[in-house]
Amino acid sequence: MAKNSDISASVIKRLPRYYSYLEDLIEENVERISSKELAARMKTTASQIRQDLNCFGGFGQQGYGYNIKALHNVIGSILGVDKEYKTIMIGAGNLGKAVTSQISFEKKGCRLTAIFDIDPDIIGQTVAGIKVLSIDELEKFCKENLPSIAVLCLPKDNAFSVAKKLIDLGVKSFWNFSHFDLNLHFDNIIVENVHLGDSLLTLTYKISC
Amino acid sequence: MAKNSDISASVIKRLPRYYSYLEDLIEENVERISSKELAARMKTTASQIRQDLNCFGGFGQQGYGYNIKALHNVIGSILGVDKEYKTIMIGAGNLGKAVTSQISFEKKGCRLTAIFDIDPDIIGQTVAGIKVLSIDELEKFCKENLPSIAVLCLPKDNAFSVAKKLIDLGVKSFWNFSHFDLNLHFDNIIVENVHLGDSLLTLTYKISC
DNA sequence: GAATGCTTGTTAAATTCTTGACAATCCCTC
DNA sequence: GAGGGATTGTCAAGAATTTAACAAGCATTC
Repeated sequence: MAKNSDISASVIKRLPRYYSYLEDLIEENVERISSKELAARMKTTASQIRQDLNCFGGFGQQGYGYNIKALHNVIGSILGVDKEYKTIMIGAGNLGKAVTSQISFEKKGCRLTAIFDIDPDIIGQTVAGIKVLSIDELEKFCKENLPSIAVLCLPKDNAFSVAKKLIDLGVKSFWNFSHFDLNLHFDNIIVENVHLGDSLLTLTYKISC
Repeated sequence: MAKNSDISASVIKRLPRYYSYLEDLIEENVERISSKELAARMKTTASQIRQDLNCFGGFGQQGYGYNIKALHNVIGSILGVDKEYKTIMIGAGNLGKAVTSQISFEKKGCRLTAIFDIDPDIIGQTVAGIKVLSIDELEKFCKENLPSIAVLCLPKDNAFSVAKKLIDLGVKSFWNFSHFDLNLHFDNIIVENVHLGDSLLTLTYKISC
């Protein structure tokens, strides 16, 4: 069993997939599954599943397979779903609203505590039960609440100044939907970028093959 | 120079990134760039960039580097942005609206020609200049217009029946935002899945390292 | 227009990732 | 409770990917 920091990026990338498939199986009231069956579902190989899971310890049993609920819990805990990272969202336009409604932050170890926008028409609206605040209140809020994750759903042009302010206020982790390259401008932050457009280009590429 | 089908998935995954960075450089009115400089921007290695680009042919010049506009065009063309795939969207809720407003389909070789929803409150709304149609009109529309790409922004529970209908009507490519696993149920289709939740879990994992 | 310096395309080495194989071990049936 | 069948954890081989190195060639300067 390796230290977390030794786990390769390829494995990490797959963990959320395992987690999701296991969730489906729980919903279907399946109790156990073998690496072979899971591999068939996920269109991967049994070998890879066993290898991946073994990075974190032996969760299976010979002749039986894996207990789905237990495995789901373990992977969840590796991914940090049992944490409660204070999370704020910047931008409550179409994208911000979609992310807020689509993603269950709670189930992923995040607690969405505030949403900010710059548009007077949007400020004051209620999104997922949270009243959208003016971006002017960002500094005060951060000083009082010390959020750890910021979700950036704002246009590229505003991203730099907002990100700089957030970093100065101590925010270290960003879920970045904006087209702004945080890593290029800031160091010592943790960023997960979402490039929706890339995914569509990958599709059009595949079509042309 | 290899045949397209010989290009590895790792390279393909990076092409849209190159494309996007080159777009930024064009906006900055930069004319040329070396693999070394581009690598610094993208936080990768010059070697990898040269290796990747060389899969498709020698676009650079020794002692000079790469002409940004020319390279941008070539990669765009590899990715298929000069095509005009007829595209329809299923689901015009928050997510559908966000995708529609966020993504420039035109710039990515896709022409969004219709949007469908099941909700009477949403049907008739205008989204990105397109009037949302009832899902009941889907069959008629497809028979008349033969779309090639369907963007699925609908809940998991409705996804199977809609996807089945679309496949029967000849749609072969899917940009799937739903939590439904198309590959598990259908063969001979091209699917690009978007798992937003995975990305957040990756972030929480990174934080805990 | 020759010399210098830079940067590519390409090859080879190194590393990482995936797959296959099998002994060890556990479940389950009879 | 013993035997048969199944499935894991793990190791090693095989692929694939990434990195490093360098000759070839072009741009730029003097």
